[in-house]
Amino acid sequence: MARSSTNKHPVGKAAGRRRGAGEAAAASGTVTLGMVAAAAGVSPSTVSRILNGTAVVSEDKRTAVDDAIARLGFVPNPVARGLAGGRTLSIGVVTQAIDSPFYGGALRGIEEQLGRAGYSPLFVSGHWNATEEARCIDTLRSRRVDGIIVLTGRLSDAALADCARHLPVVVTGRKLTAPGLYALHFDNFEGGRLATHHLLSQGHRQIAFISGEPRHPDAKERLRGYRAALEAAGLPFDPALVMPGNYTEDSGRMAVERLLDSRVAFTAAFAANDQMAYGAALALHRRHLHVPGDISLVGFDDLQSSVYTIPPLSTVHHPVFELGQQAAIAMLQLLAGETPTAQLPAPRFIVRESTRALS
Amino acid sequence: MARSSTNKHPVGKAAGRRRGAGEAAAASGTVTLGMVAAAAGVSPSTVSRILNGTAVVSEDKRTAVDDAIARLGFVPNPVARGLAGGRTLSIGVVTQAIDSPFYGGALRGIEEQLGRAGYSPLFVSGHWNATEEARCIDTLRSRRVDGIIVLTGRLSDAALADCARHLPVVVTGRKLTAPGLYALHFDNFEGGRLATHHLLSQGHRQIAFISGEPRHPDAKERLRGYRAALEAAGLPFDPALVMPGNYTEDSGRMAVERLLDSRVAFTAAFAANDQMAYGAALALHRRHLHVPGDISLVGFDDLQSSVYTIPPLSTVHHPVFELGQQAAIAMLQLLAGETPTAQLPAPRFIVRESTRALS
DNA sequence: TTGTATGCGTTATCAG
DNA sequence: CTGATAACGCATACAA
Repeated sequence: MARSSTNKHPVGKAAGRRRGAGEAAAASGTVTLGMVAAAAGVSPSTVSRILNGTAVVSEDKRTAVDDAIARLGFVPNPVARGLAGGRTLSIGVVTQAIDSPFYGGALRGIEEQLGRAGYSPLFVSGHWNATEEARCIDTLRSRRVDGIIVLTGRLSDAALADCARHLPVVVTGRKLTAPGLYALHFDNFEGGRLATHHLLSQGHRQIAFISGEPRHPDAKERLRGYRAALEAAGLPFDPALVMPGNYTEDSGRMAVERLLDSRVAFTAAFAANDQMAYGAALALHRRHLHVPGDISLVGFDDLQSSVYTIPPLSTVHHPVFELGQQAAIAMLQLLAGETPTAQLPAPRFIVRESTRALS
Repeated sequence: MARSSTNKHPVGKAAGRRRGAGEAAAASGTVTLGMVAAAAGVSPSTVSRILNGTAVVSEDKRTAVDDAIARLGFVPNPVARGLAGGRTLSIGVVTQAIDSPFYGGALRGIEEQLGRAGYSPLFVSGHWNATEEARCIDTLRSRRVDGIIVLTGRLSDAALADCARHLPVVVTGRKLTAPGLYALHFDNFEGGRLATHHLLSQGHRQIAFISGEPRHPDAKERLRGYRAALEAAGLPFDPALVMPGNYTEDSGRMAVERLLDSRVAFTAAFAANDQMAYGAALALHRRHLHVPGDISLVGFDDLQSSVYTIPPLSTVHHPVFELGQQAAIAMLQLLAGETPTAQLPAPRFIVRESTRALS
């Protein structure tokens, strides 16, 4: 506890500044490309070329350099690289909340794929706010990222397309075509249809729907899927069965309470995401309604924790990890001047224990 | 879908390179400090000084510069700053999994605090593997972060202390003193004691404990708290009641199954983290044991989702968000040459609905 | 208080 | 195939 103010790390450059270029800096631990060049008896340009594969170099020089690199433990400085070459080997990722249980998997997928290509992700959070997202993008651009991946968000398509005029952009959660931009889209309509269809196939006819915010494109699509399934089964759409939510647990809880209070009859409920399903389950529990005994419940997204809810939640699997991976791959392709072709797997409905056939 | 291969963003520097220093680059959108200086009729150093508050500048020049900055929309280039000044205004954060439901809150706290100081976090994942963590730190150092925050992890104290000789380091989850390093520690012992004490106060005498991995310092502490509470109540410690887990839901599930199979009697269970408690609850559910009717259950950490489990989980609140905030604040203080004093709030037990007095 | 000169570590241009 | 040389955009030591 009683540490004195050592002041070990003064802000700013450590001692040893202003030293000649060739001078050894063993003490400071910083091995530069120039030092490698000197040690290998070649010019800095040659070392740089070997590092980047920019041009063909004779075998002997190459081994000499490789040798020197290993001996000195040289590590290229991405900062200098960024300044001189214009690329930082880092990709900006605009997520909505760094601790989102939903996007978490996507971040992992991105991290994994970028990592194996030598790129680092730079995560920033937009908090579902177009203004903040725009600020995030400014930050990322000022940090000279080589490209930007945007996970859904509220930015306008136009803003995104504009951004793509400067930098490669990959965006998820929308359908959009623009130069320098690739959109990765999950079939939320089909997912909504699948979930509803499952309930229908179990004999349910009065299916409540807890929707996400209408501003969300995927929320609208999921609702559309619900309606399509109903229609296909020859059932009328009853607005009284639809309760608005906002993708949070609490909104799911409240939706069920309002549903119950409204006395509309239903034997099953479809929450437009798992988090709302959790809240819905709790509300039912509080009213002594048993899932699936009294009410069947399905969610959407298949969060990691949905395997461990009580009862385990039947839901539409959303391949977020793959989403992240594909987004990263698409970005890498954009960077390489290729045209991405990445595609997401089709939605699958996962049957667990929260639904039961109506007897 | 049918986008042609536009090749809009060739890897490497865009056109416009190698232009004279003073030359306007309006087209490319890059406004440099030098251009601001020219526009304001002062030298670059003056602009730099104003930007960094490095020295006192006359009022008229200052306004002229501020004006030019606003007019040209100048944004300093952190990359160049990093190269020239040796500081990148970015802080490396070694977490274990970018999608961890536990550390997520901490990342948010870090992001928030660093952001308001103009710093950006650079998140990397160590995956509970000392080797990977070491590699993470290498990556961060090569990217010239100004400091490193390590969230627990498996790195040795010595490795951390060594790292702190080059860079300021803040580490959570351990007690450790070293120059240039600040350790932020949560009282896991007290937390374990509190949880057990709650169960005891409800009349439970046979309390099973599902432990975390013994390699984890906090897992050991939580177990120690359990034992201390037992002892304080004059109860013997029964090893048969302790089941090893590894902090995952599934290990919690399996622990309960083994407990039940072993036929050891218990009326309550304390899982060393919420995730294991979720798994434990599911195992009990499968065996038709009701929580809290048949078995009382408590967790540790108070994850966001523990409010919405069925039943809502009684647990020890772990202030992860504050942990992240304090870690960031401590880092900022270290950077300023101050001695951090940040401290974490004491553990609190949150009573929800998963425990019941033994009748 | 302000300007000048220089260098941070790398890549890119251009001449050999 | 290789090596000078000049940027990249900024911060700092030093001079004025």
